[in-house]
Formats: sequence, structure tokens, C-alpha cells
Amino acid sequence: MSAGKKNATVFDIAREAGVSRGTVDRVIHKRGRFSPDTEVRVREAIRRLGYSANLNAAKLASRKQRHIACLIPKAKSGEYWDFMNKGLFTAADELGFNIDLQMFLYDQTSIDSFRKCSARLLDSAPEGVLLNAVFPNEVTAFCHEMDKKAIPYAFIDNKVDGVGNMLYMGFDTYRGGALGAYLLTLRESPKGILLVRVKRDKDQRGDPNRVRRQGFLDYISEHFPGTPVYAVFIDPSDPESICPTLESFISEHPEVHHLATTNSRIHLVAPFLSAHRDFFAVGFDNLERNLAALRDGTVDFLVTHSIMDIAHECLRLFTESLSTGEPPVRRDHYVHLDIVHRLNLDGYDI
Amino acid sequence: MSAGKKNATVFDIAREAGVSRGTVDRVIHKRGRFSPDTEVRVREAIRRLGYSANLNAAKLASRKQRHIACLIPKAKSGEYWDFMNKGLFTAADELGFNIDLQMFLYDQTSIDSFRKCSARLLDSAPEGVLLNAVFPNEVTAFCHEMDKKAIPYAFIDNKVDGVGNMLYMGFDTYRGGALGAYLLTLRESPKGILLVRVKRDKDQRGDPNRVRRQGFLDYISEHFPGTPVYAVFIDPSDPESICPTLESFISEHPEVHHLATTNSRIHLVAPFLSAHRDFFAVGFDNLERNLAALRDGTVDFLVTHSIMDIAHECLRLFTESLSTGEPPVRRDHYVHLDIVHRLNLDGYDI
DNA sequence: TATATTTGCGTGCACGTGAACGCAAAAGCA
DNA sequence: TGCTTTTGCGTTCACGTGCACGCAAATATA
Repeated sequence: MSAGKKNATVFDIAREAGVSRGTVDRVIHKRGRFSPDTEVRVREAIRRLGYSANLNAAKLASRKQRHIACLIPKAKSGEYWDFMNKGLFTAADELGFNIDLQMFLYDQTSIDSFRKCSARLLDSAPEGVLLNAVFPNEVTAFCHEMDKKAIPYAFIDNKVDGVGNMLYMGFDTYRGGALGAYLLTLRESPKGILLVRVKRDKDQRGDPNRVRRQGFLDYISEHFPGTPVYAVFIDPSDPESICPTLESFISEHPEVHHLATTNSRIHLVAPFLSAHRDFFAVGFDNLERNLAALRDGTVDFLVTHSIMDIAHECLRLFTESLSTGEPPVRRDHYVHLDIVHRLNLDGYDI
Repeated sequence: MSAGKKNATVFDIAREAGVSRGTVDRVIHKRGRFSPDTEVRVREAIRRLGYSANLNAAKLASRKQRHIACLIPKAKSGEYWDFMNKGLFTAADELGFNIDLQMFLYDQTSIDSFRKCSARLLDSAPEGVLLNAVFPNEVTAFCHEMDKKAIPYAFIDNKVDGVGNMLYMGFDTYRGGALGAYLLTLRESPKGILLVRVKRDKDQRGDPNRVRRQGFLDYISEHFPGTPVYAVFIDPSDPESICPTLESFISEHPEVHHLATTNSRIHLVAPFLSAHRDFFAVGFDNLERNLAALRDGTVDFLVTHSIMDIAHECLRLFTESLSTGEPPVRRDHYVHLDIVHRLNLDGYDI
């Protein structure tokens, strides 16, 4: 019942097109040394027989390393991009192609760092590039360079539009923000919302959480019009100052019992929350320290997505495309948003 | 960075153990024709070199069909076990082993049907069996028969204890019930809860949702002691009668605004709910009709899990175990519970 | 003791693809 | 024309495993 008719092989294609197996192989992998006429016959045969390569055999036979470069932010252990980094390596191992991941990690607060990193990347002449979009202008410029050199690239997590990327794998940040706002206000209508933000002094990048915050704010102003949302800025580099900052806020706004962050740093607020159990708190992203805050009940919900899924699926589709030479069937992919609570924390792997 | 040292092959093992490749192969697959002494040497070599088979090569070379039988309930299109059925076939295709799935679908309201089905299954002499646990006594008896015949089997979705199963892949139903109760009561403390249950007349099986219901009830009695939970029974075979039944209930209990089912049939209540928008409603399992009710806002939350994940992971671990001859590293597996809401419905595949 | 069977082991083919190699014909160049 | 390079194609080995086959020695059966 399952399967039944076995798939066509390169031999079948060769016979159908009246050429040899090697020729079919060269056409498929665009390695030259075939006539335009032959190419047409082979592609026709492939279409007719519905051929697609046997991935097991391909992985087994592929001895050459696939050199793929990743241009993503540098992160401290336990931060978002640190998980992405690990996820990509795990995925590379699992996928079984001989993927040689080369990491180019830039400082996400410095455009200059991005420029230098991307230049080094181009020097390494990768077969493909995975990147995210921090500095929209610089990323766009860099993409145009890759377009010129015909290097395929895929966006991971976020993207810029108007460039010739092969693939995007991310999630709906706007919707995520709205979902966070919904969960935050589900238990009790808010008299005011404390939105904890992170101070970025001379940070040159575009705000990566702007869209998510907009989704959050739009939901609030639609469903609780007139409810004030107070943005309070904390400084992650000075943890000692966080609690006092928040304490001084609530002494002025004792009516506020709802707290959220639209970035991934709600764990920074955990000490404050554990001293104020009457707060309902919602955050984003399943960093280990966020999950810990969820586990001990200081944070009520996390809205997140599986970083592993993003890394794995992105790398899978990308490398399979590189192998077959065909672009993925779909270009934009959105992974599912997860709602995580203390009661469904178990088995939630990052 | 990734990988580096290549994995040991059967050749390496053969050399290390001072035998031929074929002997190693027979030891690994327990196909006999080797001396106890040889077995020890080979196993030692495998351990020393940390060998594990190259799955790509194994899948490529395996020509024989793996005959695996599934003993699960028959279901109408769109019902829970219908998705499981489809999920198993999809997984079988994706896994690439030549898995020949043979379905033995019994009527889950009839012990007799189970008995006949399981007898037919044994006649087909499968290499392995996937089953769930409906009728505890009959399932246990059947497992003992399989134990006698040395047929490996795995439980999917739910299980019975005290038998020699190789694997269990399911989820924490008790915790799920509690989570449902939490979500139901998050918005507003309940004055009473309407728990819609399904009438089962002369149904001989054990109640599959008992544990989940217990989790639900325990949560309520712990956090809202004294709150009445009214069980109202509906008859799925008579959809016309459902609305009147519920209407007559609320005319007697107008203070009740919380509704839940602990089975997968909340979609049966959707018509009632769409006439009573003041109800907060929580259900279980992501059947298409449940998701539709979520989408149009008649149901607020679904607590569920990915049936596909269960099917896929169960079949994967099971067949890999059959291939390697080694039992899975872990026997009991619990998949993550998902909270699904209208706002994170997109991209939620079943 | 003579013959049949089992045990223990090695060899060889197949799976489908990647990619290097080789070779004749065509094209470029002097 | 005589030489080199390019084009177009076929052949062959390698990847690691499953599994059938074959064969000698050991054991069982007559």
C-alpha cells in the first residue's frame, strides 16, 4: 500500500533521454559539458518520469564537503543567537550531507563589524550563505553582491525584501506580539501595562523587535483602548539597577499589575517578579533562563517558537536545493508560534 | 568543525575483531551463524570504535520490505485515529526504509472486533507491531502472545504496563487535563463548569479519557474548591439533540459560563457555543473541525499535541530499533503539549 | 563408517548517486 | 595544414550496508 511503484533512477532518465548516466548527472548538477539539445531531452525525461534523486544514495555518495557560511550575530551563551548557532550545527550533523558550516559572527550593535564579517565571508567563497537581516541597508547591499557572484543565500529568522534570496524561514512576529498581549490581558483587564524595554545607547541597528512590539501595542489599543502602556528601559549591562528602576516605577503606578517584554530578556525581570507575585507576566523566546522563570512561576507565559525547527528546516531545505539545483517549492516559511506555560513545559526542547 | 573524524564502518569493526564483514553483519542483525566467542569480539569492537550504522547506506541497501502491522481503532474521516492512520503512512514514506504498513483497524466499541483483528494480525506474521491500549485486559493478553512469539511491539498514544513493549510514544494526559482547566479558568473564576461528555451506552472499553478528566477535575478542586462541575452527556449519533440538551442545562444554571470537554469532540458543541458567545470554552485535540471552531472564535483554546509527531517518531524509533537490533535508549516518550489559540493557529499542521 | 545436516565464516553483488577519468570529435589557433 | 584546446559524452570507481550464496569443518543421523 505505501509506495508500490518504485521511483525512477538516473538510469531510467538516461534511457528515456537516449544518453548516458553521466550526462544526466551533469545536466542535473549543471556541471557543463553537454549540448543545449541534450539538456532539453534530459529535462523532459525528468519531468515525464517525475524523477527526483534518492537522498539516501546522494548523501552516501557525496564525498565533497558542502561549504556553507552563516552570517549571524555573535551571542553570549544562553542567548537567542547562541541557540541558533548550536541548532545549525546540530542540524548539519543530522542532515548527513557533508555540510561544512563556517560561522561568521558579527557584533549586532556595530555596522562596522557586520561589514567586516561579510567581507571575510565573501573571501571564503562559500557555496551558499545563511543570514539574518539586522541592518537593512547593509544587508541589502551585501545581498546584491552575492547576487552578482551568483551565491545562493537564505534568510533565517528575519529578512529584507527585494533581494533574490532563495528561502526564508522565520515566524510571524507581529502576530506573536498580539498573542502575547492577549495572554497578558486574559486573566484580568489591565489598568496599565508595564512594558520593559532594553536600553540601546549608540546602537546603530534597526530595532529587531519593532514589529513584535507593534503587534503587542495594536492588540492593546484595539481591545483595551485608553489603557496606558508604560515603556520602562532597563540596562542589561547593569543588572543591579534593574530592580530599583522597576520599583521606582511601581511606586508611582501602584495600579499596574501587568508586565511584558517584547524582547527575549524577560529573565532579567525575574528577580523583580519573584518579589511581586501579584504581577501577571508574559515574555518571548524560550531561552533557558526564561524557561527557568516559567518553571518557578515568576513568568506566566512565554510566546516562542522552536529555534531548532527553524535552524533544522532552513538548513535542510537550503542544502537540498543546493543539491538538486532546484529552488524550494515555497520561498517563505513561517513556523508555528508556541505558547509555553508551566504546565506544558515538560518535553519542550529548545 | 562539524564532524571531522569519520565514523567507523563495518570494515573497521571486522578488522578490529579479526573477522569478515559478513560475520559482523550477522552479529549485528542477530541472524545466527556465528560463535559466542566471535560475538563477544565483535561487540567489543563495536563498543571500542563507537560504531553505529550509516542509516543512508542501510536504507539504500535494504531491499526487503519491513512488514509492520498496526493495530489501532477504525475511525471516520477527520477523527483522531484517522489522522494517526494517515500520519503513520506519511511517516513510513518519509523514513525511507521499505516499510510495508499493514493496518488492522478494529471497532473501538467492541472487544470482539479487537479480538478478531488481533488474531488476523498474528496470522500475518509481522516483524513488528504498533498498537494502542483500549481494552486493558485484552491488550495485555495479546501482548503476552506477542512476547511468546518474540514479536517486538510498541505502544502509540497510550499503553498498558507490565508487558514487554519496546517503546511507548504518547503524551501526559493528566497534565493535559490540568492545563485545560487552567486555561479555562484563567479569564474569570468559574461559578460552575459545564463538562460535556459523550454518551457511551453499551460500550465495553475502558474510558480512554478518564486520566485526562481526572487531571482536569483535580485542578479545579484544588484551585477553585467548591466550584461545581456539571457533567452533561450528549449523544454524538444524534446531533439534533445536542443543542436542546445544553440549552435545557443552562436554563437551570444561568450562572455557568465555562464549558469544556475532556474528549476530542468539542466541535460537536460549536453550534451551541456560537449562539452563546459569553461562554469561555476549552477542548482537546486538533481535529480539523476543532480547529475550525477555534478559527471562528467559538472555542477559545485547544490543548493538543502533534499527532504527526507521535506517528513519525514512534515509527522512526521502532524501525531503527528493528534495524539495529538494539532497543531504543529510552522506552517511554512523551511529546510536548501544545496550546492552540486563534492567534497561533496559522502554520499549525496536524 | 558413510551420509546428511548444521555451524561458522568469507565473498560478492546490489542499492542509486557523485564525481573523476578518458576519449573521440569539433573548434580554435598558428 | 598541423597542433592545442574545448566540447560532448560514456565509463568506472567509491560510498557503507543488506543479504544471498558458497564452502569447509563440525556435528548429527543412518
